[in-house]
Amino acid sequence: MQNNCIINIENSINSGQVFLWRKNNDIWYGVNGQDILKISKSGTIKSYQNLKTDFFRKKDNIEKIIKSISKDEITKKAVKQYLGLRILEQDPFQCLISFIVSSNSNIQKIKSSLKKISEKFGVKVEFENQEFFLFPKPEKLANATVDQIKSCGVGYRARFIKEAAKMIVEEQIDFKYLKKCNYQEAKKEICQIPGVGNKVADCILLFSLNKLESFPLDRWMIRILEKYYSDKFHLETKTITEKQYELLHEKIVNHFGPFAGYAQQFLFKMERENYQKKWL
DNA sequence: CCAAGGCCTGAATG
DNA sequence: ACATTCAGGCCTT
Repeated sequence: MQNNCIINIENSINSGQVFLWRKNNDIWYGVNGQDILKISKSGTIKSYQNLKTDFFRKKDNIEKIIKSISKDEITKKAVKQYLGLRILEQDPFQCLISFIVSSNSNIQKIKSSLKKISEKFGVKVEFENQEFFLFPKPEKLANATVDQIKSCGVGYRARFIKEAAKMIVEEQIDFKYLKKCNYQEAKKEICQIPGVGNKVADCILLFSLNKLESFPLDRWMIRILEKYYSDKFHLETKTITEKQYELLHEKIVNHFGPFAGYAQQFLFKMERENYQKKWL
């Protein structure tokens, strides 16, 4: 079909969505929950568990989405520059833990912590003649001690990780349900998890729970809004309170529409590349 | 409802 | 060297 349909694997993986990925001889390998994915150069996915996954969300009508989010010159530019960037659909539990770990941190450290968590609590498997560690099951992290989790370099987030895992085990949080219900409801639910605030919640919703109107507002996105959108969404204060986050998100969805999360990803990617920030 | 301060850690900056 | 700052925030006061 059109250029729009071609998926750019590199841009998609290197956009701050996933952390446990590595490239070997032009082939990407990554941990996705209890599965390992191999993405060949052509974009073919091979799964360790032989599962069918729509990791690159081919179900999305990307042309329609791009049309829908292209509401201003900046977004049009970002979309054009990083055509092929996709929102990835990840394993929800791994995504939850990943973004709890991400708070007040940076990509390199998040990756290092998650790697240690997988190596310490996950099952070692061999796939394509390489060694991998699956992401730990919720039970494993729920039953670990806080100190054991701390040894992975996550600091004060260790107790959040344990509590979060416990809530999954005890089924206080049900990902299957959250995938089905609407954005507001799902967000309300996962914000009950310790270590999950507005930003982390929006990442989990966008990257693993199929909520494309999520628009994670981290420091970078705030900076981007101040830089390019000061007329549209002018920010009063430096610190974004819960109420302000909510109001801002409303304005953002008003502007970008129901696929605002895609706009966020393009803008984030563009600005981080502009500042030559490192990815994985 | 808002503002301020604390929190693990490691790389970057002074 | 060593101290301080800062990074994809969240929670408590």
